[in-house]
Amino acid sequence: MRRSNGIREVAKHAGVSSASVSRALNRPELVRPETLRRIRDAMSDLNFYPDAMARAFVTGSSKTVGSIVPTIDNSMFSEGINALQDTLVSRGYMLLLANSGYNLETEKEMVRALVSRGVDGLVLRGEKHDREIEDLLGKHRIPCVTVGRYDPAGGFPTIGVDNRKLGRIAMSHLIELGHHRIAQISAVTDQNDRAVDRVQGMAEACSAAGRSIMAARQVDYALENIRQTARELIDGSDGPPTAVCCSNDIIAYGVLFEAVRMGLSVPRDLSIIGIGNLDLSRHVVPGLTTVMIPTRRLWARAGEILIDLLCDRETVKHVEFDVELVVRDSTKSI
Amino acid sequence: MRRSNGIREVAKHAGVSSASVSRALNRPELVRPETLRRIRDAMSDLNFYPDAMARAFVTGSSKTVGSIVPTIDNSMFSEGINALQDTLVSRGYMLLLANSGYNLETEKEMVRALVSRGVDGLVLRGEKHDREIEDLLGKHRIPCVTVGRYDPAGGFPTIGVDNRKLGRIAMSHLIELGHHRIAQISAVTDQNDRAVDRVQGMAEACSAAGRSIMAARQVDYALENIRQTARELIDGSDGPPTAVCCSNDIIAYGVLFEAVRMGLSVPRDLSIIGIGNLDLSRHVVPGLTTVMIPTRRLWARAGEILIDLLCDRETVKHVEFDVELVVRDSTKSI
DNA sequence: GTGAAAGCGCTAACAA
DNA sequence: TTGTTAGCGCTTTCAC
Repeated sequence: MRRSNGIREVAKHAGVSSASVSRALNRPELVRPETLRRIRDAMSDLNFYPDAMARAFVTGSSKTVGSIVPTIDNSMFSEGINALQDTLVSRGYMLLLANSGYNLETEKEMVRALVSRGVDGLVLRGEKHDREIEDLLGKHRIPCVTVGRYDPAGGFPTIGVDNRKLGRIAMSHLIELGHHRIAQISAVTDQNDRAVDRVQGMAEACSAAGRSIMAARQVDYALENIRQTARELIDGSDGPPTAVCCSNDIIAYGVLFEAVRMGLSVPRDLSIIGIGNLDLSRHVVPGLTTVMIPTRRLWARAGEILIDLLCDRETVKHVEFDVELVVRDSTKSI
Repeated sequence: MRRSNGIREVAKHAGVSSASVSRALNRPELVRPETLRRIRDAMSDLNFYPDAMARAFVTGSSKTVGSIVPTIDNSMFSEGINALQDTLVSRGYMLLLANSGYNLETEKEMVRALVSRGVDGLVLRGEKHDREIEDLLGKHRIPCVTVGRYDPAGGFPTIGVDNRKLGRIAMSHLIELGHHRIAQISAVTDQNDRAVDRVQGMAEACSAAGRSIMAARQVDYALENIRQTARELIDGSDGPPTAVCCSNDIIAYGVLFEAVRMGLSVPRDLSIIGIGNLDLSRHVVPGLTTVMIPTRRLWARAGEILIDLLCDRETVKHVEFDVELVVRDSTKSI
């Protein structure tokens, strides 16, 4: 299991000390060219590869960053993870990924697992986190940034957007279009502060306009359940809504698909708005009206900030990104 | 940077030797219950977590598995990665993820990066790989399994499906439905042996029926490009096809969206079949006819086999999973 | 069942 | 510029 040729064998073979071999590996400029050559020859003679684990052990750095998302199997997260990944790799880091399954307890366990794998830093969704996480990370001096929710009062750096604003924009759009029968479908707000904020923003828009929501529901991210919820809403005893305000694009897809299956025409019979502007949103038919979140930029920036932190570089603490209404064909005036 | 509370502090605090603490950690059954309790108390008193890097260093195992996919930002891969992730975590392993960006050279670099991170094993897509990869993994004694393509002659264990069969089934369905004007859109076959196999399967089905394909195109996974290709095909000077056979579901979505946008009715004017049966396929309207690949089971099994290998357990070398036509509403007889 | 002690392969002072 | 040396935190014989 263990490697046969260590730094000492190379040293002996090259007639130098192990320290010189180590230097040849890490700071070759400190070694006389002639010596360096001899060492390198010895290395290839002996087919030597430095043991990364010993290295990580002694330097205390694994050049690895951990991240935890509810699930990777969802464009809402995979777009961001992908961007984070690219940023990290371009800086010589790698991504150790974990799923929380929307569960704070699991998230905590995953943080432990990640920390115990020796990650140098962590990127978390900007949701509520278990208190213990802060302690653990503090104790291990592991920098952490959170993404998705801008919060100047956050303990960790937050790279995100104003989720209340997101909700307000979406709901206001529907109101301005003249809708009175507006239903709302949100992600489960239980352990998700972003969903809470969005719902709150939607409520603000309503009360500012003196309106009220016709019906409000919460769903998880399974299209199956989203569709069923949409069906119940449309078939409801109070009659169907003329518009539905969804707290994210995935939910909007579900509503869209179900509405069309039920024979409704979107946007003629039903207007639908999402939040997020996932890649798919401009391709589905009709194109989904939504509020754009620059997900990829968010995560890429989060990666950069984390690496700044890891290198003890000066960096910003909180970053807010702009969001923006994207009107397509799934909404129309009443 | 370095942890404050080590195994020695715990030992002192519990009034035992560090060896006992180590045993309490690794083989608690060898420690007297009373002693064990004292040690565990000491651990939580001192808020002790074993340093995984030291552990990995001394045991030679990082309890980490690496995987490389073209991009995570695509349901075709994220479904599998997610399943792999779950399997790994349930066995005490974690996933170190990398993207190849559809590039064999990058893949090789990522393998290096992963190996140098000390991964215990690797899961690769069953595509062509650089020869050097085998050497590198062999040298470091790092087990590797490939997923997606069943190939009893493969050097590494292969966990996958018969991609030719997939192509045959898809094309045959269209032929049996009576279509003569069939277009084909495939993923770029350049560095993708599965796409090659599927295209070949489609060709086999055609020649077996004495038919020929009306037009064949290749596209990457960007919906933008897929839609453009679909548009060209439909607007082509030879007149539109009555059916299009897509080498994966993502491509089928693109064709579906574009066809509907162009005012065609699916399946009345155009039949569309995909391959893969992604989650979304049963939700889009109309529901997508496709050939089911048990992606999650594939990747989960790959994870299990890899772990068997890591534990020096007996295990199978190659596993073929069944595939199956799933008829929904995007295809009809001419 | 428990403790003492010897490393694992490498890095990083410090000395020369 | 190069060598000597002392660990990093843990696991693991081997005695007791």
